[in-house]
Amino acid sequence: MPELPEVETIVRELNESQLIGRTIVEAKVFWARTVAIPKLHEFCDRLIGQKIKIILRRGKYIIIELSRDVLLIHLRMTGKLAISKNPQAISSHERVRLHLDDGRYLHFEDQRKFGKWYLLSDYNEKLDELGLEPFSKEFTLKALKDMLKNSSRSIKAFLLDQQYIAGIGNIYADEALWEAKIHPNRKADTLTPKEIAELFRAIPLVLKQGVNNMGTTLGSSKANYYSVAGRRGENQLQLKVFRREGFSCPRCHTKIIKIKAAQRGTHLCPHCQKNL
DNA sequence: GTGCCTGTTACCTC
DNA sequence: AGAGGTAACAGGCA
Repeated sequence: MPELPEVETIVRELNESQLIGRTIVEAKVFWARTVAIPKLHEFCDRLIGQKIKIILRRGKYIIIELSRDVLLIHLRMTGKLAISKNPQAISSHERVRLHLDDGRYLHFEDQRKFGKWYLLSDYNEKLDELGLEPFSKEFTLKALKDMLKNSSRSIKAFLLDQQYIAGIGNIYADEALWEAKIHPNRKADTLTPKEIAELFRAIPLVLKQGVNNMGTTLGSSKANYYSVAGRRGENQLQLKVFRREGFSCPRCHTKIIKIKAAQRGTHLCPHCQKNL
């Protein structure tokens, strides 16, 4: 569920919540398998007494730098963070709760239990596996070109692979491919220079729009994306193809279709995005 | 009730 | 190498 724009929105809200400088006084885990690394008792013990230094994002990971360790949080499908002064469960799906020295609590709720927390002493243990940040200066046309020419996979699978470009998920992959007028099943190494240039433009464009709109919240169930403050995103109003099968393409008015590509529900305009 | 769908990722086999 | 299947899970929906 949360992709780069949603995670970015969460990280910004965490930073606005004056968590920096707070010390963790207790950690409670209600679903053991949320903690991926290290073992549960060590996770709880090691967190106690550590001060929150910096909060940032890399790919779809939330990074919380502590006095001695680094805490990584991956929300996967339904993970959410919330801050409260309430020591009781904020939902029946609460999986982890950090108690802070100012009386507040950082709650992690996760309906589907796919979310993962990692407490690491080495900063790069997990993050080294990630590809380029789409908003970094390393993400250049040449870099994209070089990555594409070495991949014979479909472009959709390429975009979803976090080892090339970090932070793109199913929503923004479909949106970027529509923007660049590329069929999701095209092989990465067969894109023309013009298509690569369009894709290079489209990726930061759709992600930036997502960030500006504070993320995408589809539907109304609570399984969808909500920010730390419990706010819905606005980007669903700007989506061109994602979950819009049967509606008209905003560019050419052909009906948008849904197919299966790279094992995922995939939305496209059959007129704008031809698989030649 | 049944069966299929879902925004992520890891792991397996072919 | 990469595609496809499955799994981890819970719930929405037709």
